[in-house]
Amino acid sequence: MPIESRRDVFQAIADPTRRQIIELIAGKEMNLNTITENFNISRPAISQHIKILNECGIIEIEQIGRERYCKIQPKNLKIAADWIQQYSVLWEQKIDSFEKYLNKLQTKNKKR
Amino acid sequence: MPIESRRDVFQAIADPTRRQIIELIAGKEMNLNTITENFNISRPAISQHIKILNECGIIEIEQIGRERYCKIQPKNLKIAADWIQQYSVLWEQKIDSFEKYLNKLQTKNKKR
DNA sequence: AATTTGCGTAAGTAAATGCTTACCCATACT
DNA sequence: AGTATGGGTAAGCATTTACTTACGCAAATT
Repeated sequence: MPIESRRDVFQAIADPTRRQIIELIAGKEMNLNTITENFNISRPAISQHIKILNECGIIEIEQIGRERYCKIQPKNLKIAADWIQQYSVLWEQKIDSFEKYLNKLQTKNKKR
Repeated sequence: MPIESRRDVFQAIADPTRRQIIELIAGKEMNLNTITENFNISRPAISQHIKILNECGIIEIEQIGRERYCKIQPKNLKIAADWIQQYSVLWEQKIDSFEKYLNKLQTKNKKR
């Protein structure tokens, strides 16, 4: 499997450093070195995270002179949000009704 | 870093197979072999995925005789949902107001 | 023109991931 | 009692991940 196709939003936000980067630039766009100052890892490491976030469409990069400003592009972040949100029915007050729904399904197939 | 502490909800849902397992058992709880029938990978592989999902608190396992029924326990799934949901302001109609918010932050620090 | 600054990229590495096969142990069935 | 079924776990393996250092290059500064 090519490396490109393995990269999706879910994998992108799986890494805690990348989530921190998202949190950091959500409030204010930043260039790469400024982002790096907020972490204890090397600039190339941050650069690689930025590349991944960019390839997944989570951040946009605007080059100004020699600086690259990163800002959030939420389109693809929404994909992950939508997937999880499917299950919001499970943790909201609708839990009771979901259990009824489950039971109904389970009595159809008389398993267990 | 011990293996346990690296495992969180985000990492759990990063794997496409694990997301499919979640989708599969969301509608109806299933034992391990039934889950396995829905995939092209071996039973031990599924067993390991189930273990991870269980350790992250995404699924509950109820043992009945020799069978183990897996069902979704959404508490921790909500953690991921909440994190992403912070940024929903970025993709909903509130984008304009968020940009104003951004500009306000950026004029405070007169960078760039 | 020379140096500094911002940043990409390559190569190397240790650790983690996702799978496999092999084996084992209970519970259920005959 | 013997066999079949459900499923955990270990060992091994290839690949991926998240870093590092080293290097190079273009834009900015002096």
